[in-house]
Amino acid sequence: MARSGGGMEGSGGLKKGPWTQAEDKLLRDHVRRHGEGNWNAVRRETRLQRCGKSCRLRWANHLRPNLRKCPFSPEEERQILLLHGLIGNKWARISKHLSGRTDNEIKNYWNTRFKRRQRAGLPPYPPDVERQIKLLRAQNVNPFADADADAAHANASAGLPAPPLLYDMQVFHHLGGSQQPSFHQDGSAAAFGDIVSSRLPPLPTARTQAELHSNQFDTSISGGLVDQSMLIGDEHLLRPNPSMVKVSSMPALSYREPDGSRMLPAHGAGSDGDVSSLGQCPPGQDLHRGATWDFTFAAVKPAKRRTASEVGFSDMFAVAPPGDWFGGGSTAPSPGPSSAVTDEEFNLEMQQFMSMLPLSDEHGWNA
DNA sequence: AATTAGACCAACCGCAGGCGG
DNA sequence: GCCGCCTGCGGTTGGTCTAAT
Repeated sequence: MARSGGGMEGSGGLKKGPWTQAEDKLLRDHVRRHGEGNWNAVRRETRLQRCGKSCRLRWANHLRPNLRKCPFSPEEERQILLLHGLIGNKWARISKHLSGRTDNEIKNYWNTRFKRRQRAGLPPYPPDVERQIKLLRAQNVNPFADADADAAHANASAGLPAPPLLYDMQVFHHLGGSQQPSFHQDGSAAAFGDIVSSRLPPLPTARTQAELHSNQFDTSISGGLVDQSMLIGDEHLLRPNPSMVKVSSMPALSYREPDGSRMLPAHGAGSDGDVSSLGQCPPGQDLHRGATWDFTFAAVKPAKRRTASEVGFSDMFAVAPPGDWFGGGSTAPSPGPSSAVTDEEFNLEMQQFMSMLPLSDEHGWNA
């Protein structure tokens, strides 16, 4: 797949064209020994006759671990369309929100798709995606804006301290003791995962949490931030001040009846249709009204500290490796910018947070 | 079977920004 | 402030694959 034929030499004796297995091995070994970065050192320290740029690209697009080479799923395709509609040709930023996908891959996908639709005289986005994009724009919701600043502002107005929220939050299916994420199967799923994750409210304090059942999450403490952002995309549910979180992209939810008596599962998704179609909602009754959604947060240790705006889709849908996450959320003290997070530090902060939560074992939280 | 067009994909190029000297 | 180096990003190119003719 080279542009200029295999083995072509560029200036300075540097090789161009497709990479061989031997070259890949040299690069892999080098990264294993020295880590990523300092790509120009690769040529100095190995027999690899490739420029640093080429090494970086090869590593990023083909050799680095956790790359997914399978075709895009419908969910991923939809995410790409939506994100492109919101931020344009920012392939690197889009790719950060699709776990295991490279910017090049996404760019290729878009270009191919765009050309095809253009030839067919079709608009770049399907009508439903177009609607979602317009809705987001109309709401002035930019999932890539610096959510830290937004959250700080929202909290200041609500008389709350600025949220640290520097850990990625995942929502896990917690029914039946399962702590694996379960995802929507329909194409509309996950479209707003970024907004959810990057605009999560400040996590509950011990006081506010103590007033709630189990692991419920009182959205009133968000100063309205969650209300707006989380309800986006579910037009019929937009309310000025909902009493519970209704998250269109939740993998799976359960909810508690208004009187707090029963937990009911919302199998597979957090939408009205998903729940009522299972016959768990009495006909004609809005089961959400007055109810409180229960859901599970897991904080996944990031490679480095990130601002909320850097947390995205992929974080919502990546499956945390065993032992690398905790149920609950993080109210970790605000760290310095972009410092590394050690396992010890992360675990300690998670344990501190967990100890604040009067969580029941109803869903195997403390198992 | 040969040809062609479109799709897909890997890799290169130029540019911009960050950073240290 | 300037310069050089490094890195990352987005645009583009061109080879390969595949289905249609």
